[in-house]
Amino acid sequence: MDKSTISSKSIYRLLIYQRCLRKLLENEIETVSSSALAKAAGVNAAQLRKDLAGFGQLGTRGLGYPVEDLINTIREFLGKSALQPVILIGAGNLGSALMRYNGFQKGGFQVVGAFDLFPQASYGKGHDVPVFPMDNLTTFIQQKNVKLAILCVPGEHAQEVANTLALAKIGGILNFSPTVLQVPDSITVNNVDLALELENLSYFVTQEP
Amino acid sequence: MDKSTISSKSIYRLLIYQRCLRKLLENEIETVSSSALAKAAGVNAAQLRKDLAGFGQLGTRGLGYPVEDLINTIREFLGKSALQPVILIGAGNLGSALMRYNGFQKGGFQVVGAFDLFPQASYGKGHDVPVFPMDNLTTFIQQKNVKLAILCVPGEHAQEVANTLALAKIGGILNFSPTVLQVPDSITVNNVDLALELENLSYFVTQEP
DNA sequence: TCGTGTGAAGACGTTCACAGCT
DNA sequence: AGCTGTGAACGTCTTCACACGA
Repeated sequence: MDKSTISSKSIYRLLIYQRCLRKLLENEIETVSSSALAKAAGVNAAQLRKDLAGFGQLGTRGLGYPVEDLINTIREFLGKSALQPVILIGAGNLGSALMRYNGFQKGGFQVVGAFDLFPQASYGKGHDVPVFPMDNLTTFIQQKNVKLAILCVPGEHAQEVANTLALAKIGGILNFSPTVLQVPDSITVNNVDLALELENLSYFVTQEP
Repeated sequence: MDKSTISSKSIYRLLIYQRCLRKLLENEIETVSSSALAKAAGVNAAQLRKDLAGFGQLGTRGLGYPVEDLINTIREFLGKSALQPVILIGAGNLGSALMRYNGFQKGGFQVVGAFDLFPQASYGKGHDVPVFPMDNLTTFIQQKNVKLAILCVPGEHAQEVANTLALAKIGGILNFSPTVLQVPDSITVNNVDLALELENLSYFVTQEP
């Protein structure tokens, strides 16, 4: 499949298919139709087939897709390699919770270090991630060759930290701060704005009478 | 503006504009051009003007938009009403952190109650939200007329809880569980999948040589 | 001249519908 | 009969480009 022209949305869906397929595998189901998998993933069946189209002929007409093969094909495409190191900046409420969150580990990521203005405050919060002062940030990134950073600092400090990350040549930022970051094009930013999500949801719910 | 045909994406952007505008107001800036605001919000200037088009003639050619008026117009459109009650299900790591998260309060929401299989385990975690056993869920929703729920239970229990919420006629679910929920059309679901976000980010970062 | 408002064009994503294989 | 693979239609979102007002 052509890796350069694929959209972010397709990647999201492929990741979701992976999850659904793994559940099927656990239940020892060997083949699945596009319509069944699409329903589980919450998408249209034609779209699922389109997403899978680039992988070549891997479904059987009249039957469906072989679950295990499909998992492997997608994993290979996504390049799910070895354990990937991640750092986290801002060891407050949310940051500490994310350090304990095991969903990242399942996905092949490990939080190898955290950074905070007041590192001491974060100890004893039930995680085993070392917390360093902010001064060490740049050196750490460069020495450990870290590509991804999770940003959980208050909105008013987010841009400042992002600048530091940019100088240290980070590859991507998962930004939980309620701030639109201005970064060079070489850095990919994924925004997860919790308040915004709730407000957006609220808009569509309150519309009803 | 026509409230029925507006897309979720536009709402997200309007909420972001709000934030940027408020910062401008704090700095006592009275007018802003579409290009300046668009840059701050990370969008195209033409798109911003399109988003605002439905509100009627509120910009001045050659000058820009009056900051304060624009804030009020958008707020009125979004119907940012009184404090809105929200419940949270799953008082684990993430759930507890969200209870302490003050971004929700800033957005006009209040977590009025939390629910967990083991309510005792959540006390003393630095929040002041009452935690109830799951049995009380339905009654609570109906008696307090709660419209929004934040779902933070492990993936394997998410669908089960969603079913309960559906029966209790919840309006919307902010779903942090790594599960695709199957719910009736009357319920709006907003998925925030932390692991997925990081995996997606990772894909686009690892592409580079 | 600067910046809004907007028609038109373009890019993108989704869904339909059906030929063709098992 | 059931299901994949896919061209074509459709719909949505984004960007361009420019007329017009301040």
